[in-house]
Amino acid sequence: MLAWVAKRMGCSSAPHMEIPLCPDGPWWKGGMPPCPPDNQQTGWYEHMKINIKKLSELTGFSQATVSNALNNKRGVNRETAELILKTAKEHGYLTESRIGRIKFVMFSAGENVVTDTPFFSALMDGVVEESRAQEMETLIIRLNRTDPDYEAVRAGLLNDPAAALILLATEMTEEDAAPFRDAMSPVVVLDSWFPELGLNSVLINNEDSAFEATEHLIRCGHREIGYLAGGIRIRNFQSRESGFRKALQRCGCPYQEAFTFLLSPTMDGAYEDMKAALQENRRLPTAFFADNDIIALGAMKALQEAGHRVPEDVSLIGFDDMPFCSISSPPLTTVRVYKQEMGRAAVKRLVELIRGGDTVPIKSQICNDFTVRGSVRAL
Amino acid sequence: MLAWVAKRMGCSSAPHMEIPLCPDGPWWKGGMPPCPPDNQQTGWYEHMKINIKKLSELTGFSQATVSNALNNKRGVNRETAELILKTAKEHGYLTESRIGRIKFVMFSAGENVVTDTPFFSALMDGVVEESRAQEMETLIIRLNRTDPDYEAVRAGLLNDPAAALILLATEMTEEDAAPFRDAMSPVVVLDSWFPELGLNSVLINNEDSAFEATEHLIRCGHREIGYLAGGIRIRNFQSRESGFRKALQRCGCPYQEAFTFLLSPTMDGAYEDMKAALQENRRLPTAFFADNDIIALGAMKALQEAGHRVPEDVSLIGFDDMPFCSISSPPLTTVRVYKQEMGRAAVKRLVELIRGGDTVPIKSQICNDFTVRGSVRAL
DNA sequence: TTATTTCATGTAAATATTTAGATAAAACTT
DNA sequence: AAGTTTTATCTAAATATTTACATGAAATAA
Repeated sequence: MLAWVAKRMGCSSAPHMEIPLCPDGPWWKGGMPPCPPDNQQTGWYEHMKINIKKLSELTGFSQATVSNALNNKRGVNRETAELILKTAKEHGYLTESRIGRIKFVMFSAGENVVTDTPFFSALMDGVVEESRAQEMETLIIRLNRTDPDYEAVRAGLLNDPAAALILLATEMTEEDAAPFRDAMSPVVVLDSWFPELGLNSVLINNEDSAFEATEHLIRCGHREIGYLAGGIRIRNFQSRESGFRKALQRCGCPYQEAFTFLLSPTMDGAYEDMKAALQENRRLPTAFFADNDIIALGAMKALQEAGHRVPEDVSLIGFDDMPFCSISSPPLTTVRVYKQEMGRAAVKRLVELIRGGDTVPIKSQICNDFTVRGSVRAL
Repeated sequence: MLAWVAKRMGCSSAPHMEIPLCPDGPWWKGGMPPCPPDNQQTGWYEHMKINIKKLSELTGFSQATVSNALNNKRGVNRETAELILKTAKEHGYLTESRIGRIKFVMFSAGENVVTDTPFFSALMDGVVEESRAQEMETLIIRLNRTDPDYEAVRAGLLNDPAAALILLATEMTEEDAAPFRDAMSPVVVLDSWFPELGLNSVLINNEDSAFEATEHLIRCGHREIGYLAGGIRIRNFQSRESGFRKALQRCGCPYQEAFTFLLSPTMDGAYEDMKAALQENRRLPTAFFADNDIIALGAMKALQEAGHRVPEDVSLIGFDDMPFCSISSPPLTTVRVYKQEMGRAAVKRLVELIRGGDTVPIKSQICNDFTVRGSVRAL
């Protein structure tokens, strides 16, 4: 009781304290209830109290079944589980303060083309570091669209009220992400943004950085600028394209389809595709902006083999600043992305959602550093 | 009761069954106890039953404190916790079948020099995939030797009886690993082997692969073979050195200190170090074996800039088959490592330990593929 | 068919964890 | 020094989870 009063008053519960008993005085602050709750242990009034026992009474199933349903264990009929979850939600059982763990969901759309890069480890590191700081556990979940049990795994994520979700959405489409609007726990989308969905997201400031990179080429005197496009049009690439086009537009350079090369987003793939493209003997621009470093380096090799010197004949800019950019010949001018920071930001946002309750969705874009190396020549 | 009997007999507990009551007949198999246990629910005899309540009686602390100690929550005095854990162990409370989760421990010794590579994501992927197949959760824990709370985090890992451990030990020394012998739950060491410790390990077959790679150089006619050594002598590098030396020895080529270059294990670092070394104008061997691809590629660039053609003047072999090996100029001949498979193997071993009880430690070495590309010339 | 086993779904009771608060000692404030 | 707050440690009671088993229906074997 003493502690209860002290908590309401925002002060200590030291044993010396003498508090007038309810309801004899103005010892409480603001709109606090005027007397202690029925149940002094929980601080709840009887009619507010909701727990497994009450849910069991409400739904007519045993406490064991209710518990199993809420923790989506097996052995509970789908319909039963849905009823229990619905009832639990309606009665405010699933308060977010119960969440103590983060599930880091590695989404992949098939053959891990994009996820399997050094990008990932840095991201993960940021997530794990920050979640430890926030005293939460980090679980890793693979979610592969081509798995036979894809939907089951996803349902498990959506229905788990005890874990907040970070979706590594690099390879996600809007359709893939849409079901997560109905997740029982807070969700943060990492490395992608879906305008229609209104999910909290943390991602790279792709557009502005691509704009800046392209402007750099323009300031260096380039007017014919090509685009090395990733053959799988993930969100990041689309945003980069948009920034690229805007920069061209602003300086009055036309976007030329003939200077756009669609390349597979792997080193080998980009190399092969570029090699094939160069055999057609198309006219080349004086500079290229590439969707990422991998594509840029694959293309660089093909260009060099075909006798085009970099940067003397063709300039190149990449994106991501992967570790091997600094030792290519020439070293690649690129955009440095703060991957660890992204991971950390995602966890921070998630914790806000958990602790602070519902708020307006936020799209946080981590800004990047333009990194000048040796693959761009001033005309 | 019926189910209990059925289980002992290894058959169904269908309702039709009529079992003579204990102890009136030979209805049990082998050395089974001749009558049902005192407690039909648990299948235990009273004197065998051990649970939190009994531990509470034994230690004199409340059930809450016992529970907290066993799950190493805070709020329990160190000595109290130790007493409780000791008592629990003595009374066989901590059976391994209680383990349902895997903690993947990312150890790093300072500045993440070695851990922060594409290696990591593939490894992780294997671990997560296999643990899902085994119906276990995967948690990620960072363990950094330079953290102020390093020891506390480690103690948390050691004292958690409910999670099996995979130690990503790339950067670990024997000293770092030693405390894990006393972990309360099974441990598998990944990517390193400590002969003194007798811990179950899953790692690369470094020595044989390095031997094979060096032999390839020898078969190509090289007799003066140098060694590009990683400046941080992690276990993997030591084993590779050993294989390298053995191959030299077998063909009668001497190991020459003058042909050994100690290079930082980052791309930039290896490049800079090699560049500096080449300025001394030492005589060079006709081929190099490098501790890994990163070092090989850094050195390759320095060699090329100093006017040495690869492979015409100097041949190079790397290790790991990182994604960028195939697009360097020339593409790097290297050893392909099955990283995913390593992760999977570690989980499988862990599950054996959990389910199968204690056995003799096993050192499993995943064998590699030698991958010929363009950086070696036949003399 | 008929007998038997397996499976899906449920529960009571046993067991474990968590919450809210008690207590004394340590650490501040004034 | 005296008053006050914070911290570390513990517990009773409340709450949640797990175990061992029950039951009928579906699958399988005889």
